[in-house]
Amino acid sequence: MPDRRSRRRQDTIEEALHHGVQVITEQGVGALTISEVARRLGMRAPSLYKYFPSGLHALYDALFARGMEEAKAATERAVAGLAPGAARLRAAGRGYVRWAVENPGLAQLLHWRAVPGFEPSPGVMALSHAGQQLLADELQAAVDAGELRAEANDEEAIDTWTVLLSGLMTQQMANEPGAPFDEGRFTRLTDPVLDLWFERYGTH
Amino acid sequence: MPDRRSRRRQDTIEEALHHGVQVITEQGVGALTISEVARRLGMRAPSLYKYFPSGLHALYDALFARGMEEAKAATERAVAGLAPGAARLRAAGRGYVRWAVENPGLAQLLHWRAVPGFEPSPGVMALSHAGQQLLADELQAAVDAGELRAEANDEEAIDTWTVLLSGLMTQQMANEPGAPFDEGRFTRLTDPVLDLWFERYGTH
DNA sequence: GTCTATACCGTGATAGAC
DNA sequence: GTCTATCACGGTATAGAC
Repeated sequence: MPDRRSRRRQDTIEEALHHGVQVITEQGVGALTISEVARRLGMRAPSLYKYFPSGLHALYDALFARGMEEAKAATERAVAGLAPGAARLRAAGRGYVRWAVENPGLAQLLHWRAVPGFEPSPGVMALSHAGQQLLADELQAAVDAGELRAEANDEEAIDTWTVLLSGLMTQQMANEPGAPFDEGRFTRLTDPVLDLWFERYGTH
Repeated sequence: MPDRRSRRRQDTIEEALHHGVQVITEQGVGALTISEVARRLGMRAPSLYKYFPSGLHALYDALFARGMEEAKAATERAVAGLAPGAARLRAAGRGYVRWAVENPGLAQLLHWRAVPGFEPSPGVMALSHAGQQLLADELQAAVDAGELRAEANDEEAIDTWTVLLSGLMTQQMANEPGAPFDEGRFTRLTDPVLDLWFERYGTH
């Protein structure tokens, strides 16, 4: 199946996504256009329609999927080697927020609804649900390890966790874009903010 | 000064802002155009340049200012009659988040950096700082009333407060837009989330 | 203050030659 | 698979008549 032709094709798609990420990172998620990506690819706009037949929305959709993959990979790197438990969960939260501020374009696409007509396709939404399941699994593992109270895997606890991460990312990206994670006025608060959650849901 | 001519002029500006709010509420903050506002005003686009000479950016700027005024007014209504203290602060937080999800267009403009080229003018930023000072005053008053610990007026406490509000608004607007404050999956968590803050910074 | 007219640019998207 | 050509449409913004 992956003969020479389809490999080249995948490479082109890959490169298009790379340039797409560049554009939204530099200019914000609302600044993406087919033309600009084609320009950076050294192509004419119509040619890109061979790779993204439904145009701009397909490009956004692919970037959304790419964003989730990258966020997941970054989070996994951040927790590598840690045993299930509170410390691992904390590392996951830190890693996720760090990834977001270092990839603001993709993070905006994932966490803000900032592109007027766009919403992710069902297939991509399924990926998103899988990501949420991953968080639920981490929480359950920490509960099983005796480091979190049983309620930590309730919907309210999970949603609260996402509210904290979302607030950290959003405030940093909106008010002090470009600041490194360790120096950002808001991202510096990641640990104390997560402490608020652990004080409620951790076992002490 | 406010002769007949300038009053009519103010009315037109007022109406333009009204339609601008409508547009971003309906279609998101990225969907605002001079043409659309002119259309709704029953005007041609060029005419609007008499009121917003620098075009779209001036319109965004005016909407930003309007958003801050409305948010401030809504918050003040929410705390009317309450004495300085923790209860008043909580009501302010609730009122602010409620206003945001009921006015998502303006809230996006204020709290996300979702419009590619735009940033608020210095004059409007001054308004923003005034709003932050208001929060600091509330916190200090609650400290003086003996209901918050002294650290509650530190930068870290203030920033943490804004992180919580931002997370609540953002998660609700991005994941469940249109849901009423009292029913939203995330806005329902406003009280328990603010509890996290009061558990750290309140006196018990 | 509003209009028409215009210049200019950009976009998304499709058809069809090569 | 890429291109040129083209369509249709939208936008911002300015000049100048009324």
